Amino acid sequence: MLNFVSIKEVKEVLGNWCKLERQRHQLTQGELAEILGMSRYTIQKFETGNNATLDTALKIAHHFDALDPLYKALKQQNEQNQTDSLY
Amino acid sequence: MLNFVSIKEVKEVLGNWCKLERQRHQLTQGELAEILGMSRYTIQKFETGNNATLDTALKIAHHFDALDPLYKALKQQNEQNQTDSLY
DNA sequence: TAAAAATGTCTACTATAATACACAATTAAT
DNA sequence: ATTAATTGTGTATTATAGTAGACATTTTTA
Repeated sequence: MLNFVSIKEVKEVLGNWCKLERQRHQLTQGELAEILGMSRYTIQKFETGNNATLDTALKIAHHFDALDPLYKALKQQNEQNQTDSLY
Repeated sequence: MLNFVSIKEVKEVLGNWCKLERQRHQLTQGELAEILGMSRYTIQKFETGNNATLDTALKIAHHFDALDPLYKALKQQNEQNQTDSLY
């Protein structure tokens, strides 16, 4: 348990990431919400670091092409853990 | 939008990751739940790929020391996006 | 500077994640 | 084989994320 960063900070940086990606793609909160089939309020809350569901976070990540890297990192971790347990 | 992996698959691999880390740490679902101050059912659902809240996912990640890497990756992404927007 | 657009915030409502409890089904230990 | 421990699953309830709509505030654009 050697985390120096808090859960709150991670949610904040996640929200910031969404905002920056959205701006980079020249989308308004309303446009992104529409594309992802969710309400603008949900995007708004997410961007300001509020709690959300995994589905919301992953839908956003999916749209900004961050799903594959996450998946691969986790998969690799898992394979690592699988073989580790044999020793 | 070049993701080949689905949101469902990411939730599944996330659940698997939790299960493997938990086993590596020799914890039962009940023990992990107790430590994180949540119900065993929440852990159970998470490990089987159900939808959850960010708080749940991040509490688990925090306990297994995966918060710092995530934070750093996002922070770096954000700084990248910040400077990109200047050109 | 005025108008338009985008964002922040509120309320009431709906959908669903989280809890607590119990019990069945699996898996591990004796 | 039996017992014990762990996991899977169900139900009812509570907590909270998500939605829709409106309006105020801030930021952009003309």
